[in-house]
Amino acid sequence: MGSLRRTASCAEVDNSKIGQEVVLAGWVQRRRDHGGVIFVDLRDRGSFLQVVFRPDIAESAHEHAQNLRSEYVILVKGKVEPRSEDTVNPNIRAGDIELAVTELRILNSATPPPFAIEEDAGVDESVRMRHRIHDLRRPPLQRALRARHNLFQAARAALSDLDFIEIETPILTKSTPEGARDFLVPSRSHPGDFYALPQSPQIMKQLLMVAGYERYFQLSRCFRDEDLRADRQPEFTQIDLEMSFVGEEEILAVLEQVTKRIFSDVGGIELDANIKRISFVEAMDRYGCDKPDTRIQLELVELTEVFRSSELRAFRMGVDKGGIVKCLPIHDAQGMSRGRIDKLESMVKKELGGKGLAWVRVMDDGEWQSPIAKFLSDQEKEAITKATEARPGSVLLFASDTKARVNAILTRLRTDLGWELGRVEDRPWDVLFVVSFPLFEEAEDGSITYAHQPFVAPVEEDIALLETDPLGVRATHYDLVINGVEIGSGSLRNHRSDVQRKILEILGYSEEESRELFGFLLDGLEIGAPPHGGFAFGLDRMVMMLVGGESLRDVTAFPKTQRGQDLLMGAPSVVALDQLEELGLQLRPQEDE
RNA sequence: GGGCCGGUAGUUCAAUCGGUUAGAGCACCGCCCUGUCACGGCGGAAGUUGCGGGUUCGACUCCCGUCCGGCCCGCCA
Repeated sequence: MGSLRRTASCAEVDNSKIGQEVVLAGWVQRRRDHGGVIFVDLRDRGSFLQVVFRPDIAESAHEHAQNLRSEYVILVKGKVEPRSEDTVNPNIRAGDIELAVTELRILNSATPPPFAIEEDAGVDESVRMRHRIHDLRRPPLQRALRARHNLFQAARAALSDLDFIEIETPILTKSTPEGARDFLVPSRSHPGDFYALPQSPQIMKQLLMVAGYERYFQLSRCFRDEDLRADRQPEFTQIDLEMSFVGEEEILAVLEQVTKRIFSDVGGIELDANIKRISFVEAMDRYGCDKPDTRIQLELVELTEVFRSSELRAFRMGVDKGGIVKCLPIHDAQGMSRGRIDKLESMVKKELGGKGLAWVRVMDDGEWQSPIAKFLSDQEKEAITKATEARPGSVLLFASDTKARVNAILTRLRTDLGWELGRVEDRPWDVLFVVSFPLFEEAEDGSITYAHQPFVAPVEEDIALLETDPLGVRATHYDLVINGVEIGSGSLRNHRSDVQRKILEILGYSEEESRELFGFLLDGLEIGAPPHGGFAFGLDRMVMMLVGGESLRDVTAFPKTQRGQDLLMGAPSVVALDQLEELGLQLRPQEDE
């Protein structure tokens, strides 16, 4: 580089700089060599500019420019000049000017890139992952990481303004049995013992409340060793917050402000004044899931009672066994072919574990075309018609199974068909709080388990129900749902140790186990714990929504593949035997069968 | 753990029913070119068809296994 230093970025060079001498630095986006004159599109962070090498201006720079190739790193000095009228390119930024180079310094050469560094590289994602650095040079990831930064800043500013303070909590922490599988870190000084990476800073932030910090936040890394999805990475970032001496309303008010600030600062989007609320029960009834996209206009209808004594044995027996029947009515669905319905049925069976998909098509004359019609009494047909508002042109899709599976099947059909058939309200954002979740739910083996996590406080007037009807206890839990994606969740926590102990007892922990596993929290609750509660936003998912990404990999600098590998670094990887020895570890031979 | 889709040159794709030497665009390399901006012209190089096995006179193609990428179910408070 010598003594020459960059004096401007490409973005700063416009026709107000005509006549001035500037020094630019960046990468060769493209070279167009005309023999006598050579054009190079110079790219730097966020912009680019055409620079031109002419032998009549600088013989030696022109000579050197012949050696330039894509992605070479260069420094150029020259004069900003207007382009002649016939060479102006109105399709690009600064297409009316160019830099006439007087001096070229090649700072570094580069091997040819595996794909074009352009808006749309048009290559397979595995190629992009393997060459992540090149991919990171492309505009989509540049924008995403910029948006991510803006989101960090917006969150920090919003919470700081609300008097929250940022406190770090440990990454090396203790394994606790609840929730996801932990990532473990072996301890060298305590052979056989392990740290765990935090799934979230949940207990730590509660202890900070006990310690009197009153308003905490952290942009915290979280780790969960579970199978991945497009919207799930093994490590991710949360905007984690907790506050004392508040109830649900005060927390929701904070969340509303933070959410709006983020949307406004990052996406330039002004959300409605008040975020809509819907109860868990209503969400499940109408949409079949606890994170509905309410822009989709299709809704489910409960029909269990209709089939309680039906001749349709498949349904009646399901109901006898405690299952339910629900229907997804789709009106004006003449365009939905039999073939499409068959495809839906096979999807339901294969992907969702359903037994089948019963359906009815109401013909123009009101007749029911349906594999189940012959089992239905007129009375039942009438009840179904009334409940679903079926009319000629309607297609009714039925699911009969356990409550969970019925809802899973129909919510999937509702989403897929809603988009496919265009039954979606024309507004870009659907933001809502889902509230009044149950505290507990029944596990498959009939035992009682927590619905979200074991520290959620029950609604105050339901505390008495802990003794008599735990499954009926409402929680102070709330989720933020945007466009059908769970963006975050939170609750009030148990600040009374007797309530917390009772809940752990209901969850099946003995007194000893509770003390062993959560003793430091239970102790904390006995040294003057204030009422407190909080929330955690999934930062990655928010960025993904705001930049319109398809997966978290689109908004993460160095993401993992679906099988948890970093293809760039090659992690995870084997380690040296003496490293294992030092940790007191020994690998078990792989069993092959 | 399970279902589905995919894997051919650096890259994006093609290759008829299993049949000649696996082709093409872009990228790359060389030469030419003073106004391009996806520059252009001429020429060239580039392949363990993911890997292993099988069937066959013959396999990119069919079969089995396996690895890798993706989407989903389970799982993930």
